[in-house]
This record gives sequence, structure tokens and C-alpha cells, in this order.
Amino acid sequence: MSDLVRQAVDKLRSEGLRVTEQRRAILKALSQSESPKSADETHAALPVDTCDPVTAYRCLEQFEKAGVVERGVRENGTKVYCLGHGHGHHHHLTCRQCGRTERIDLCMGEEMEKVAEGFGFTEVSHVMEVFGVCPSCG
Amino acid sequence: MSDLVRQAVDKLRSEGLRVTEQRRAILKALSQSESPKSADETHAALPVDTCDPVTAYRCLEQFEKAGVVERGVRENGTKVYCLGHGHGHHHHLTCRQCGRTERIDLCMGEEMEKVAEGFGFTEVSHVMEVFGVCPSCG
DNA sequence: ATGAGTGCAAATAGTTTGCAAGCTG
DNA sequence: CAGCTTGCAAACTATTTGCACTCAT
Repeated sequence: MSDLVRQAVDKLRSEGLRVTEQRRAILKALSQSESPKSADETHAALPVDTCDPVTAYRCLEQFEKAGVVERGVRENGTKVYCLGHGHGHHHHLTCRQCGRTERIDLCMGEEMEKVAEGFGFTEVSHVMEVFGVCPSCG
Repeated sequence: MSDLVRQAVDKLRSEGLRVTEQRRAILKALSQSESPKSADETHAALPVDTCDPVTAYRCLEQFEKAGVVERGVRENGTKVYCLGHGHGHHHHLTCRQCGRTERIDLCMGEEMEKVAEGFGFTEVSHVMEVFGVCPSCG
């Protein structure tokens, strides 16, 4: 089990969530994926009969609330998740054709939050995804 | 009919798209909305029997391709659209509770595109939405 | 007239919910 | 052993598609 998974498992415990075989498997699958995955894709990446697809949905939702995974959105609205890569917040650049994903460390989070606070908003979060056509597909 | 709508209609024509009563109504509804609307919400904002919900979906999709409207995503993945407000690209700050929306002019589009081009990507676009709890709901 | 646009019905995709049974802490 | 979790079935929401008909150009 990778450090990433171990770390995630610890966080789950510290958040009062239980650690099951299914959850371990889901975290492992995410840790081995270079690009963010949807709940269904995550489930598909699991060994057969690891768990029901619904469980993947429920777990990922829990994980996000617990801050164990980060959530993004595809261009079509599909929700995707990824482990924090152990290095906090970041974004992705995704190829529209082949789905290839690159990590982008650029983020205007602080600026955004300042603006949002200026409007009196609290509990600010944001979703950002960049799309394009990669060299191989262009 | 507002300038915004007139402008949009012209753009439709120049893009080779046809201008129908339904499309005019959809553009008018969007022009009168302060916040981005989903296809269904846009349809709901139309006078009864203006058109079928499906038409709203299809038109908004066309409008986006033609560059007449801008598309965003809600936190839950729902696609939303808005007229360019006549002032190009911008983003929104949306209240999770009441849906109230503020416009944000801050955008790191150029930086994003530079990074994306660095990866060899083309036809770069991005989706970004900021969410929080507004003063009234906090 | 001719092809873009529309309505209606039906199919999809992604995700959520209810409830009884199972397993973790 | 209490309650979080899971599985299975079913409901739901947002969106898309097929096809015949209509209308803008």
C-alpha cells in the first residue's frame, strides 16, 4: 500500500469514518491513477466484485467531505475525484479527445477567496478545469 | 428588445444560424436574468408554450458553439449559460444556499492558456465557478 | 425548395435514495 | 453491540437522440 493510501486511511480515521476493504480499494485505485476519475470509472478500475458501484459514489462523496480527495468537474459536468497527490490543491488540463491529463499547479485560489470575502461570502470553494486538445490528438 | 439580445441575434445570423421566435425568447430570458441559468431553468423562465424544453437544450448548445453565450457549471455538475453581458469572459460567485450570484471579473485565462500551450495543447478553454455561502444565508 | 430548427416520445448518463443486512470500532 | 457501511433495486435529474413535420432564408 502506498504512502498516499496510508495517509488517506489515517485521515479517514481521524475524521471518524470507518475503514473498510472497499474504501481501501477505492483509495488504492485513485492513488494509482494519474488522472482524476469519476465514481463509475473508479469503480470500474477496481478488481471485480470489490464493491457495488453505488458504494463508490457514496465513499467518494464521504471522502470529499472529509477532505481526503479533491473534486473536479469534466467539461460535460461529470464529477471527478483524485487524491490530493499529497501536495494540496491543484488543477488539471485535460485533452478533449483522448482524456490525457496534466497537472497544473497554477491556482488563483487566494485571489478568488479575497474577492468572495469582499462580497461577504464564507466557506468559499471553487471548481476549475482546463480543456484542450493535446499534441498527440491535435 | 434589449441591445444585448439584438447583438446576440446578429451574431447568430453571422454564424449562419437561423433566428426563430423560440431563439429570440431564449435570448431575451437570458438577457433578463442576473445569474446564469440551466437549460431547464431557462425554459421555465419562458412564457408558457414558447417552446419545448428540448429546444432550450438544443438552442443553448448551439449558442455556445456560436459564441453567443458562455457556459459554466454548478457545483453539482449542472451546465449553466449566460449572455456575455456584452463584456466578454467572466466568472461567477454563487451562494450554495440561495443561489444568489455575483459576477467576478477576475480570471486567470491568459496564464492558464500559457501553461496549456506549454504542454502543447490547443483549443484551450476552461470552466471555473466559485461557491460559498452569502451574507444573508451565512 | 431545402435544409436548419422544432416537438414529442423515448433512451442515456450520472447520481441519489430506501431499506434490510453486514461489519468496524 | 451501536451505528456506520454496504448491496440491491429503484427513483431521479440533467441531457441526448430519432424521426417526422415546420419554417426561415
